Amino acid sequence: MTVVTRFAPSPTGFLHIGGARTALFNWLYARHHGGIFHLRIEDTDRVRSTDAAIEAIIDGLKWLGLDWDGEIVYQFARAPRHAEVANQLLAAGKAYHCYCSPEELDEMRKAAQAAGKPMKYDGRWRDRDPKDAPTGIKPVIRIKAPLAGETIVVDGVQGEVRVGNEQLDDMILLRSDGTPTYMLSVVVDDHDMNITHVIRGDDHLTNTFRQRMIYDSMGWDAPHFSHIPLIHGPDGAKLSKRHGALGVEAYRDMGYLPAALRNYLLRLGWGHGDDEIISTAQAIEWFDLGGIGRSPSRFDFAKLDNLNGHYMRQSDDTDLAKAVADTLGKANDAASVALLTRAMPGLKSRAKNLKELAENAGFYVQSRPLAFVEKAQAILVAPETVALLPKLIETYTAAATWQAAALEETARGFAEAAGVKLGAVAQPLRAALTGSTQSPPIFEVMEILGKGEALMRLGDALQIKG
RNA sequence: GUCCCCAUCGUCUAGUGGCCUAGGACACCAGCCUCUCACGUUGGUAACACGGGUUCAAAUCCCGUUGGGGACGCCA
Repeated sequence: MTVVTRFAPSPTGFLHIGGARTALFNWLYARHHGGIFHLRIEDTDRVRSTDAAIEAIIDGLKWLGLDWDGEIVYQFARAPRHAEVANQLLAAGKAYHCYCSPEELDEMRKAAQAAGKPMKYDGRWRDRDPKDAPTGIKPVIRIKAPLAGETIVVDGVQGEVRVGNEQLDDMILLRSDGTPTYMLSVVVDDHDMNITHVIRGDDHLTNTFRQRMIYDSMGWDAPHFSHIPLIHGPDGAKLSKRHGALGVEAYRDMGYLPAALRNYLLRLGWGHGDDEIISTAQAIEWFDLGGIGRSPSRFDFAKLDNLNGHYMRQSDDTDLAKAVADTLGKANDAASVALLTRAMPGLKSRAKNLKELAENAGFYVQSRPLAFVEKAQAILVAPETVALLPKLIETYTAAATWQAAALEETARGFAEAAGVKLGAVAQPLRAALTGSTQSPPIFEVMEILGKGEALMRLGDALQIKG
């Protein structure tokens, strides 16, 4: 049997981090089994669904590297098929017309609330003669829920979950305007698309019982369900915008790498022994339902940052340089890209995301004169520096070779002759050449900048006034 | 409120009755490396929610309590 999974978001907002993880798990499970992964847009809510959201979801999945098989299924387009199933159930006597008004339902809800019970439709139209139907009122179609016994769902994550059937009510399948409800649409689509494994958020666990009623009434086999616990914010409360319920594009803009986010999301709620750094190929090989944890997990930016730093260090220098050049507005400047590529080994271990990387790399391609941070400025106007810098420039102007090791040797000799520590020479150089007090190793910086540029920057530093 | 789910270091987790004086990772603290900052490296602090059982033996099984989460729509 071929494994078929799906990711079925409703396009009412961006692809948030929880959805991204659900998509990842479904994708991984399908790829692991050499199966099929479908994307289905659940756009039956015509008011809240937007094209922009559909766009955001598609872009987000592409950015994350989660490719789906076949055409995207748009649920709304299948509404006639959903209605057909509802009518089939009606004809088979497994569903019925209900003429309850919204007001009646409201009363029922209030009464239930007052009695401390969950809202449950009382089935008042379940067994009434169709001849009693009032005229001028469009009915909904409700399913006949089982009255006794219990429904058991064997969940891939939660195990055996059971609920008494008296908890279930005759839910609506088809609205009075003839459109299908979510419960109906999902079941019909999952069946028609031959979905074998449904992996979705925990919030759907109780829905599963209701969906089972439809499968049973139609005589269809239900897919295998796995409900993964939700992601919470750092404070344990529901994930809010403030702590990470952002669209994946927000993570992209913050400078996170798709590979890092994939690894992070994988480990959030799934484990494979002590393994932490897991490549996507490895994840496909290892992913299983049994590794999914049962308790909700909290989103932790610190760990994401750490992972992102790791993947940055692993990344190709040219790729990184291109990305940095792009954010620095130098994408079409081949010389800058080349220079940044050479500088990347020293740069990439010092940033935890692409944004920081670009900020730290800026000095390399900035045009003179540089802007100085306060501390760098202070170093350059200090008497010691003022006394030392001209002679240092002289020494370097006379340098025969311009390689980091040689430049460092020169500085060491210079420091020794002046009776100061190497740092007393290196920090002024750093301030003058990078405009900052922190940078990659300064002699490496000098080499990459080149003799001409380096000496001009040093000359600029001479002009600085306190 | 009713129903359902969950519960190991601050966080993500390993653990499926003896290998547990509970392992790893992030974060944190200290040392090393060192021209700065990182990276790297060495070490450290830190957890089985609580109470009852079952068993020769329980983080692991059962019951209860507490705490968290989810679902209770002609939304998805």
